[in-house]
Amino acid sequence: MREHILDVAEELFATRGYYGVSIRQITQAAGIDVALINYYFGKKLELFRAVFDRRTEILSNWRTEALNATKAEAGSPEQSLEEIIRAFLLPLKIAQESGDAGWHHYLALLAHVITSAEWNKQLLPKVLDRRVGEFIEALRDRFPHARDEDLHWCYQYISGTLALTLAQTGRIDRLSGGLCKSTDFATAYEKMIPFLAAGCRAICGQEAG
Amino acid sequence: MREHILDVAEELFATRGYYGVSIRQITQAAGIDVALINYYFGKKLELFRAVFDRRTEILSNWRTEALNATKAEAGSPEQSLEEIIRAFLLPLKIAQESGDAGWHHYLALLAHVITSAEWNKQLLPKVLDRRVGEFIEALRDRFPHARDEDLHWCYQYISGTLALTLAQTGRIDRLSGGLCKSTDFATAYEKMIPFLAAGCRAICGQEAG
DNA sequence: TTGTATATTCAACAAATGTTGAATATATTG
DNA sequence: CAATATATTCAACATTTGTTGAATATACAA
Repeated sequence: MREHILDVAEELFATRGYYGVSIRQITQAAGIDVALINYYFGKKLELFRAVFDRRTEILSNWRTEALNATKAEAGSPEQSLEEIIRAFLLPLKIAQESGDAGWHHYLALLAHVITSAEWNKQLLPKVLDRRVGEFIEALRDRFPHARDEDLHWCYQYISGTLALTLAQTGRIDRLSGGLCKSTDFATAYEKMIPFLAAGCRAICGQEAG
Repeated sequence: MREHILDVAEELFATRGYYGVSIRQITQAAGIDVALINYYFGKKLELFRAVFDRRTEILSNWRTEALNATKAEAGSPEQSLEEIIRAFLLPLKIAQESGDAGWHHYLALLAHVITSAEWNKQLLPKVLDRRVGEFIEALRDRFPHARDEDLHWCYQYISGTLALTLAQTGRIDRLSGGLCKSTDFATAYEKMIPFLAAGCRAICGQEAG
């Protein structure tokens, strides 16, 4: 039942945000009584956190594993810029390969959280922010002479590019006359890697051998 | 009075979204009676549209002007990729040079709209979507052999990068330990141009002479 | 001044909101 | 079976929500 509630709330929060969804809309969509939210999760805000936290920790761990895996395989700490970016864009791969609608909903919610000052501060520091350090360190290995400032701007640009894709707004469908699809994470992923890698190289100076 | 209400509503909507702000919060912050919203704008949704529309048309026109200006100056339809991107990133320049807090609030709201499936569909087609065609055509001039699909993905990546910066979430401040600032549009703008230009070149094939 | 259009206040409405305590049902364990 | 823990329902609460009609004030024109 807990999982069922989380699934339903996840989808609704993803499409309309925290304030745009009422407890009663959630319980109605889930086919349960209003009081059950309080029984399982307490306040509405705690439900929201539960929804967010459920997949955030999993995702964060997978990302770190993906980042470390390439180091191990190569037999040296060296890894290509593309591999580092690939690890960061892992959410796209997860959602695509799992075929789980829940992951798609969660990622749209994640996009909402990343682009909102309010939720950003409340939800990201706990888990996600801590892993960003690993990612930036990996970038640092690739660009030994880059300024810390530039690496962080790169991170923000990468994060923004990813976020808008995760949001699945349907805008690219409209603009391209159906040529591209918001839900086509596979294509978005493949094209994003060379795009972002080239961007990083353009502003981070000489790359390590 | 109309403008005063729009200013106050703009700031609140930008920070908490449409559903996160009540009519009474707006009127209280503006120091006016609740009924005045209805008197000047009608329903809450119409106020929201009014807030969004006020600067959207202005911004959209300026963008088109910026795009055309470089063509005229060069005396030929040719313009560099960087100039095209510069025109698209104009919002950053406007907010920075005007020093107007209102523009900053509006742009945060714009970021919210761009990354939300719901508001995206309701607010963007009317004005902003129509201008995107001009931008993509300009890209097409630069990359005559690129596939339409790739140009649209480029657009989405550029749009996402811009959107997260417009959102001014304060995350880069936190992650960089204060080294970078969300509100520093000037730096974000300067670094974004080479970053995005390199990204486009990486996936759009041979550039026009 | 009077008359009129515009602006603002006041009070209230029905509906929706988050939350909770008590009652009831179901499952689990002895 | 009985006893106990877990799960679910029911009904209600105090607030807050968007919206509106009527009353009042202010500005402006004749």
